[in-house]
Amino acid sequence: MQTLSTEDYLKAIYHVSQSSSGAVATTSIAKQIGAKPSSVTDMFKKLSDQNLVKYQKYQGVSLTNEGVKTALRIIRKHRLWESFLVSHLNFNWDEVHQVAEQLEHIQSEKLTNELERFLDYPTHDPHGDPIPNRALFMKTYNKILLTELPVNKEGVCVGVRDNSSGFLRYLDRRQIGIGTLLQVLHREDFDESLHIQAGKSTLMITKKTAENIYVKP
Amino acid sequence: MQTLSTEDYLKAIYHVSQSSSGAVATTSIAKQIGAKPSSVTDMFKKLSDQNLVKYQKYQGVSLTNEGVKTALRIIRKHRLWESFLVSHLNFNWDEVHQVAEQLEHIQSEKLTNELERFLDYPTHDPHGDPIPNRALFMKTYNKILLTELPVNKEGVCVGVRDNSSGFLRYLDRRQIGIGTLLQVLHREDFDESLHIQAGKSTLMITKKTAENIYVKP
DNA sequence: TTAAAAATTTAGTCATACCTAAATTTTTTT
DNA sequence: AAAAAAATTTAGGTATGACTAAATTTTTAA
Ligand SMILES: [Mn+2]
Ligand SMILES: [Mn+2]
Ligand SMILES: [Mn+2]
Ligand SMILES: [Mn+2]
Repeated sequence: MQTLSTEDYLKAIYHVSQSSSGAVATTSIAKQIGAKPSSVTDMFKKLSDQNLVKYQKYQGVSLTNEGVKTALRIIRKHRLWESFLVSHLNFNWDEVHQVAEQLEHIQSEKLTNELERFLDYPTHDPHGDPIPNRALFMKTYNKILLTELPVNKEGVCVGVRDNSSGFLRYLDRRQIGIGTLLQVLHREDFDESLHIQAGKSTLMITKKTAENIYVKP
Repeated sequence: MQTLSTEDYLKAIYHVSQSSSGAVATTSIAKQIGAKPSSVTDMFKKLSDQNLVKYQKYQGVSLTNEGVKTALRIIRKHRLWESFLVSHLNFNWDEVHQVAEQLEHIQSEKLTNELERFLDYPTHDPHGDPIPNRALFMKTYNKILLTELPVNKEGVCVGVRDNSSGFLRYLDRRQIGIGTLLQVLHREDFDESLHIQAGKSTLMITKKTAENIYVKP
């Protein structure tokens, strides 16, 4: 049985390892967790003792099979709770993260599975991220960044790369959300900004915004 | 902001102080929490430093106003979560305690208040215990033990004194639950057992059982 | 290919929340 | 009113999970 802290580390290692190749570096986890590198080293040793990561001094860590499973169990709970908060408790998608960060540590298989049933087996959370099922399997569809969508081709917004409250509220104001139909009308060479069609309105967004929005063509 | 541990202590102190008069003794909390008396003394000092209890060496503790409020906030969350687990997640009333013991520590006022709204402002939890409202006020009706119900007078089961899984499942088997109409048909002098009418069936229960059932006449 | 910079680990602390064993205080019994 | 028993506190210790400062290793740059 894991502590709250080891669970957060495993999750952080999983996330970092998804978005980069090779072993996960001490500093990257320190940034993610908000702790000093020396504290991360301590934890790497503990996780290694429990066979949840493979750790070589100065070379970073990689999750073992057991480590991946543990991480996915936490992610499953995190995303189910986020879904619940949005669908039944009037939370906006930018408010759920902090609370789900706590709820993901509640230990009760029955609770998790009943919550999943109550929500009718959702496949994606409010941010468009896939929810691992009971067997910890999640289907990911091939999504691309809005910057990579060819001009005039339509795509549906299926996710965001930046989950920060600031970005999510910005999208709210622009009326862009999961499911919004998007189309790049024009790509401005000068500053790489995009004129897009978002639902029924046309608007201009910067490159920085576009590269934080995932679409399915 | 409290830690998980201090919250459990405050709750324990509140519960013990409700069921006995005067200051709360070290040993009683040690039993409730499942820790050694020396650990309890340590915690009493910490709580006293935070002005959540009044503590006099060798004389036990009593909650301050702030301590009572903190305890009631935890109890409010505990009972709301228990209600949710039973009403929406197919938990039986004997299974909820252990999970609510964890959920009660989640920190989010919005979560608590939205959960309360979602459950339609319940006044009592699955065990018949009153749920403090947002202002931490709870209405308690005057209930008596089944042992004190006069023979042939009807009463409704409104609570239990023993919340253990064993007792609750025993009541399930006897088809006694919150809301069940009860009537004492005969009081056996010899062994103090009771013949009772419970809903549509008549059955015999021991004194020990009867003194763990609350009824409203 | 050495020197500088960056990353990482080690050594030594600290706070929380437990514990055991011993000392002290209070309560009960004789 | 002592003596014995029970309750409580103190002293000293452990594990977790964080920290700072210093040492070491790896990477990058001159
Ligand atoms: Mn977390
Ligand atoms: Mn999410
Ligand atoms: Mn608890
Ligand atoms: Mn209850």
